[in-house]
Amino acid sequence: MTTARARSHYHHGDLESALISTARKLVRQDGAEHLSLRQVSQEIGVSPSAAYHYFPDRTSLLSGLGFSLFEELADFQEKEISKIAGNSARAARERFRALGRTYFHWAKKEPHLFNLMFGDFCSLEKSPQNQREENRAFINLTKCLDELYEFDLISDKMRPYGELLSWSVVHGATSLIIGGHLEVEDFETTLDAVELALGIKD
Amino acid sequence: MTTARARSHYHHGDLESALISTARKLVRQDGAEHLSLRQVSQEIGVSPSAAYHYFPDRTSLLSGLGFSLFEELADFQEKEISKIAGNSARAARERFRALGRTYFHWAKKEPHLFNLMFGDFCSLEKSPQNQREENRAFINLTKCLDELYEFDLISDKMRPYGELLSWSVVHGATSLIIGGHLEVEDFETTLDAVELALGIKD
DNA sequence: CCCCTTATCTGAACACTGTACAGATAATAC
DNA sequence: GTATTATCTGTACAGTGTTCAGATAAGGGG
Repeated sequence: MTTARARSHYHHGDLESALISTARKLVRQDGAEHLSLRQVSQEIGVSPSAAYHYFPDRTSLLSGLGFSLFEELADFQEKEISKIAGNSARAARERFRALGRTYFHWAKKEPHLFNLMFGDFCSLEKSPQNQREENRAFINLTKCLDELYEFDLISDKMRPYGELLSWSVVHGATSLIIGGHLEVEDFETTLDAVELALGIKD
Repeated sequence: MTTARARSHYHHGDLESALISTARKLVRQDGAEHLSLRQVSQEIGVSPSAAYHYFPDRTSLLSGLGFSLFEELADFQEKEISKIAGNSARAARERFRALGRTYFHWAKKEPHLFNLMFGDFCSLEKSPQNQREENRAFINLTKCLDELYEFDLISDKMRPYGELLSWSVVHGATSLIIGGHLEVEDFETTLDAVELALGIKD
């Protein structure tokens, strides 16, 4: 147990991560646009201006949250994929599908957080940090696709388009469904479409 | 010429559409999250509370703008597609590509407006009106795909996935590129990927 | 022509927001 | 134990969404 709670209000102990985690909680509930710095501060029990020691403005806090959400998504994906063991073609296909499935499930479970990541609130600061973390989700995709290549499961003509196509369709379908612009009875249909599109052989 | 300008400030003449069009202008510049009702009112030269006769709150104004933007996009697409004449398989393919291309170009030109349409600011009120207009863009896609079916350009196994796949990948790639999460040297690559994915024969 | 109804807009008000800044407080280093 | 430094408070300001009582103008009926 940390000593943060025992201390007085001065020197909270870990205010920066407290700001991000309560921001996460509030955005999760009400969406990024309704996040109020003052509400975050109040919830933590700290003055409204305390946050400005860690984030220059509201947008920066949202960016910081966005960054940590990319981490969270990547962790979630890796955890799910690691459940599928084996070095077979079948296992490789399952991991590939699981990658898309987790992407969708995460977004479905946390639509407001998903929207923060890909809306333009957090101003998408192209900090090298943020780039790297986003890439962790992207690298997961690349690794899954490489497995499929090794087992020769993808048709030759689709090879140059593997990453572009699979990421675009999974992200596109996800955000359209989340946003209510597209209805699909089951996301597995979308995953079927991706496999067929890539010419994955049964 | 309308008499609106000649009149005094009272009874503006067409305040509702003035609100939407200046909202469009401001969102285009600064993004939906930074839209201020007071700024809109001030720009028109009307009191801050005047807007509340036409929209119950800020969100509703954004929704109204969002609705008109779906109209705008559909108009733009139809205008571009109608430039491609002919009843050949080649023309059908060109129209299909043009549909995706215009989607991307419009979004690239107006990223903030695009983000308003598919972010969750405008609360996506599922009014029948909004549904219908969104469908106009969707119906354009359906019509283009039907043409491809008629010319037997799409492989049989991909037929059930035509709409899902083409809309998802075009929308997904567009929003990822606009958001800076994906880099593609030329959007034609994405259109190539869609054609290959659907098994369109040369 | 005037009056009266009705739609439309104003003005002031309230609670809330992000942000700046001078100063108070506590931890830390010497 | 004193000085330094990081951290947080308090106050203040301008701007926001929203409400509501009332002013203003337009249009219809006598």
